[in-house]
Amino acid sequence: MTKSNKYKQIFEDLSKKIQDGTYTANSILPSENELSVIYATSRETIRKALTLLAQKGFIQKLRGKGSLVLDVSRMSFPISGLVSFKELQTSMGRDQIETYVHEFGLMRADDQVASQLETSAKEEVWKVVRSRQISGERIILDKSYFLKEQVPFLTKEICENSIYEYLEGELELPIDFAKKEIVVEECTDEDREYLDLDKYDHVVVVKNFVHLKDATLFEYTESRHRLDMFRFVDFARRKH
Amino acid sequence: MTKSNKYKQIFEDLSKKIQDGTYTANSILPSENELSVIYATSRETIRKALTLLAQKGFIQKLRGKGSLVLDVSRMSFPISGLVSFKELQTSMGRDQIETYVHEFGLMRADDQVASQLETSAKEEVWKVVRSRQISGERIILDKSYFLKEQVPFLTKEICENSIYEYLEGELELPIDFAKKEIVVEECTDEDREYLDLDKYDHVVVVKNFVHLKDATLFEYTESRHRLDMFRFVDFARRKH
DNA sequence: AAGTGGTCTAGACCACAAA
DNA sequence: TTGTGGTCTAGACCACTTC
Repeated sequence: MTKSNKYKQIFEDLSKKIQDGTYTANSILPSENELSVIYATSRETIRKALTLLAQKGFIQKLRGKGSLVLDVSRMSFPISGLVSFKELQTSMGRDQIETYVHEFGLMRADDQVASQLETSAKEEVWKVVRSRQISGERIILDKSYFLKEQVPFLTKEICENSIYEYLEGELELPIDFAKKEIVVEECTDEDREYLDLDKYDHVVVVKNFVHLKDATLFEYTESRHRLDMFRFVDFARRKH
Repeated sequence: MTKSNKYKQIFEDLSKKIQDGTYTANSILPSENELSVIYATSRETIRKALTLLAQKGFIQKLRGKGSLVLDVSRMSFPISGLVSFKELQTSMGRDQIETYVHEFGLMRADDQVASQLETSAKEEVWKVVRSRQISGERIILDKSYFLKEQVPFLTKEICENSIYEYLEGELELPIDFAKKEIVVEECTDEDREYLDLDKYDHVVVVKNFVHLKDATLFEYTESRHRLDMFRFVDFARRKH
């Protein structure tokens, strides 16, 4: 259950205490030296935990002053990471959201899919097309492709729930990072069929290229959002 | 000129060597132990530089194997950072881009601007409205607000060039991080006046909340993009 | 078994902020 | 001057990959 890494445990503990109000917004955390006593560890290990907290937007480090607790309540959306649908679900409340699987099966990659997955055409891939209904309206269409080599087995039932829970939980796939591209495209017939688009004739397309720890690309997903329901939040550090 | 921090110097050096092909894509960097000899420093310092490289998307660390050099040529857009217009300019070639200043001056923040800047109404702010013309078409409208307290002096001429060059170069403002929100909104009359919108009746709005190192918010900028010309790329690490 | 990156330590010196 | 976070060191042990 608990993380094996000391600095991650400390990060988890501190982020919990920030979220439950033990450490309130705009207050200063105990100093690094104090924390290293509290957690009975070295200062560098504390610093690793604090660096994580800063990267996730929980604190802001101020040289000579301390670590300022930021206002996490302002940030309801995931912070600069994979926007897996599961996160969206938990932040909105599960009951209002429905997932429909429209297409599910194995196929050979055509040229277009192959180029997105940086693989050869004819490679076997799972294709999954799902729509997401929120508060009664179908507003997101997810088109996903997974390399069969990495995901040997998949069912429609899994796709109706959380694919990521399965990939990370059951398959224990070492998922590492994703490149995301956001563009706007004109609606396709498929969009019109599976989404409640009203008057809109464009969709916001979020393209996700998901890599494993060994840097191989194994998933390409296109999330097509109705314009008025799209929102993306990114909490970015300065370049350097 | 040169960065004072050893690990940043090493980062700069390695990223240069990756970009100029000294270390080619898909090859493995010298090991951490080798690098610590090459740069005559400790392994932890090398690791800091490598961590930076990984965060910026230059390499992928593989436990037990080494640091894999990624294909940087694929990423033309800024990586998960401030998309300052200057970066956009340099990546597209300066000549094709024109900036027009439509509004420039001091004002007292109204309630709307004040709430975005998390300050009180009546606070003095600079308001700058600029359009960006790329290859002959006006496609981005930037509405910026700067707190006068942080930016005491500003001219129209500065706004016609790079405000950030001025803020960081002349004023030496310690700019640290930005929260970004992306949404789609219906066009306003202002959009129609300053942009070549053709048939489009929506714009992609990128809201930038820019903070200083002491965590104070000092700028709010809304970049309003014509739908078809918008593109956002984010290279994100996994949550943990 | 040897080499790699990942974690952790105990100490040092520095730059910055506040009293 | 004191306390803070930022950098750096030299060494240790671990987990993983490769041979």
